[in-house]
Amino acid sequence: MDQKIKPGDKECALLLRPVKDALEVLSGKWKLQIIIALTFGKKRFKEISREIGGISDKMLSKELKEMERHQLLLRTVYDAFPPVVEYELTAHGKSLHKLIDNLRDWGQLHRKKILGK
Amino acid sequence: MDQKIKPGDKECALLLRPVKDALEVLSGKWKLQIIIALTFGKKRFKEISREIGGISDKMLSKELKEMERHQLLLRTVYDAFPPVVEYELTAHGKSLHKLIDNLRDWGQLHRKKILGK
DNA sequence: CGGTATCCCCATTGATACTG
DNA sequence: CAGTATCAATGGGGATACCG
Repeated sequence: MDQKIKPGDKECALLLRPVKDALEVLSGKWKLQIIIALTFGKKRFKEISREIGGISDKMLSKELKEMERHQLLLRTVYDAFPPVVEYELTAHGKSLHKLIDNLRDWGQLHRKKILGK
Repeated sequence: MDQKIKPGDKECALLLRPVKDALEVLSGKWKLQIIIALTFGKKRFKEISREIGGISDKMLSKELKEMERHQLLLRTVYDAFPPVVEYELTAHGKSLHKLIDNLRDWGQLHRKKILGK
């Protein structure tokens, strides 16, 4: 009944667990883009929406809530009419910058190597 | 008609494009996990499936095809019965290792800081 | 402005069975 | 073993309308 264990399987499992943790929080089309939109400072709902492009209000709202739960960003409501709400990265959210830089680098590499000149 | 442009918007757009490129190839629940499964050497279809856990044959098959198209991995069929097929990373696939290391680091950080002790 | 509510479609994914 | 075929479910995500 025991599976054949190959060399490397243990390292692989060890690598897999934290990556799964990270993916659970970050995966999907929008979350990293939202982080990027907030990289250079606070932004309001519509500003984030415009910056990213192609995201619906519903999705943006849902993603922002989820990311707030995960303590990646902070939501501040100002008492005004019409309402003003600002989003900004927490320290934990900012800790994703290295990852995003890597993703950008790889994206550039990929475009050069595969997507063609 | 012109939108208000904030400082940082241009940098943001510049960062966004290559990240979108990267996400187009990598996003989703499975692709990075597949890369990881192949990090320590060639593996067969069922081995990848077992390593990752929770992925259906259909999904794995679909993802592998797509990743082959994107030149992230190489598929080799051996003439045998029952069939033997091996998958391995290309150089381009291996170039994702830094990114994955970062993701692992961040996943560990996230578990410590947010998911609790 | 910053959302929520509702309706609805269709792509993604899973489960199961089957084949070379 | 390495998938494919088929069916079914789920939910991602758009469109529109509406509210505080």
